Amino acid sequence: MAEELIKALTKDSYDVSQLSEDERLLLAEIKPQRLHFEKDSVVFREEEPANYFLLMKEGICFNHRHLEDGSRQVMDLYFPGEVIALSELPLEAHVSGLTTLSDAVILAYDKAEITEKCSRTARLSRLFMELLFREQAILTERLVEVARHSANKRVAHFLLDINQRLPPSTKLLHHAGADALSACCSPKSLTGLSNLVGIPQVLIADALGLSIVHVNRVLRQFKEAGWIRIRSQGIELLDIDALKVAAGWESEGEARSILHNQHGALNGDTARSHVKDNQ
Amino acid sequence: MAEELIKALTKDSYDVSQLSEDERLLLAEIKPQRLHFEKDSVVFREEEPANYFLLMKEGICFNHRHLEDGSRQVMDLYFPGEVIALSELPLEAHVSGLTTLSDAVILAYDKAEITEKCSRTARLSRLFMELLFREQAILTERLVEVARHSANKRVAHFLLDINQRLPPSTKLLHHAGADALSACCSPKSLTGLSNLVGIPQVLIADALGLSIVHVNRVLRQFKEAGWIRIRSQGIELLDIDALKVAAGWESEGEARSILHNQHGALNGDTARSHVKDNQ
DNA sequence: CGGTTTTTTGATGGACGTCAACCCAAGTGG
DNA sequence: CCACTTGGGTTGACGTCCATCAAAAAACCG
Repeated sequence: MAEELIKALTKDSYDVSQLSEDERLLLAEIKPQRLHFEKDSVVFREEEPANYFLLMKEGICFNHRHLEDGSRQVMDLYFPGEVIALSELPLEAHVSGLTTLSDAVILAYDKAEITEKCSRTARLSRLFMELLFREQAILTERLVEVARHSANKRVAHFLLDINQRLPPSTKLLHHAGADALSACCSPKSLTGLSNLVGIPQVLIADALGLSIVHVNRVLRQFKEAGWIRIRSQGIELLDIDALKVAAGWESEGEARSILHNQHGALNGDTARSHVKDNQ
Repeated sequence: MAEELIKALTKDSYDVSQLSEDERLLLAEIKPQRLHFEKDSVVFREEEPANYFLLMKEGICFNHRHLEDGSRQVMDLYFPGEVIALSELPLEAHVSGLTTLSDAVILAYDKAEITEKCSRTARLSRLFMELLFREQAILTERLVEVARHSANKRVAHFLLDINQRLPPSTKLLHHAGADALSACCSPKSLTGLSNLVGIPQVLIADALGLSIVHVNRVLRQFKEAGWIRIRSQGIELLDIDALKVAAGWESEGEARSILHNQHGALNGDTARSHVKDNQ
């Protein structure tokens, strides 16, 4: 029953993908509650006590924070199989609210139980660490993203990111089944056709820190370029490659191979090279 | 000898501040290398193999990434007692470079040794988790910060943040000893006088994703308002309260008390309240 | 003291927010 | 079946913030 958890924790993990039999047994003891929500319902609010470790089972939701000025910052979206608001796990109370974007099923594990199990086996907590590290990497990426890139790039990046994380089942919502599949599965990601479920534009705006008006403008540009199509409450990606170019995607992440091996001081050299490689 | 590590790991930690005797012994076995660097030297570069867990002992340094367009993103600054680039711990190679801003001493722990020790005791890895969670919280804060706030706010925030993390010893660089101390130690942070060591403006710009020209303009505004004074290669904070107002500081972080307890669905209620609390 | 960075300042333009409409689809109640 | 509402999306006019370009001034470094 807790296979869900194991799957989530080991999802494309680097190397720690298999647990010992002991650990499997430990985990299997944890029974989650299975919670159903309808579209647009509030799972929890900011400042509310946080007692559960949450795992997205079906549907989509997002967490958000309200700022002093009344605006809203969308922190992240969550898709099936993803851990929800991991960074709030150790907190007594939530610092962000969680709202569903569609009908959804969420698995709720008792937090105390989890941490108890964790402290029992070092291996398990290392899995969590793994997860944390991955989250951090993503956050860092997003930070750079938001700090440096234009609205166009941000929106393109956002669309691609969402599209990538969107599970195939959800993608096939409309027609275009084969195309969507090939577009998402082929490593070369040929210009395909895929679909985003009802993500309102205001959400994109709040996620990227842009005004809804400007998001709309950008989307219109994309539409006129033939890269996307806009349906009621949803965006269809038509030309993924073009979007990748617009986003400056450069197959980031995995492609950081170790190329120029001029070493810094830690690896031998002691050059006093000033920090002027930029521009 | 590894007391340094313990101190860093437990620094204002929530509750896991003390280790068992066993764990202390385990840690004490890890002997760091003590590395000395002079100002503006490169500790490591991007893409370089990452073999050490680094702890700032003396001085200041920062890590940074080079973007496609040739510009530089400063990821974070590190002050004495802080763990360096924690998020890169599990990575084979660094994704950011590290450069010193002043003469510096860095403690380097063998990574393999650390992780080995970690997997031996669950408690120790929980400490690391603690650290990771804290980093995440900070990153999240920064994300919101960068996404939503004006240059003025960002700069003000940056100055305050740095000022807070700057250890007293470094602050006393010039004169103004007593004032600096009271300004940093008193909880009410009365309008005081403190000092930032040689942080070039270009670094602020690269950290905040602003142009150096604009950073300079903002600083000039602050100067003309009498909030800061600019010395060669350094900025002195004169009116911290005014800066806090400018930054929209609102004593963030700790002050998030649990106030309005209207519960979301997870805590009983099942209201279908739409997501329209903003604006 | 010249060369090299940093800081400072001005002028100009583009990107993006704000305001204010209008459109359109989906209810909702009569 | 139709008026009315309601919430999102769409569009234009306009202003602000901030990047860019360019160049002077100041600080630094041998």
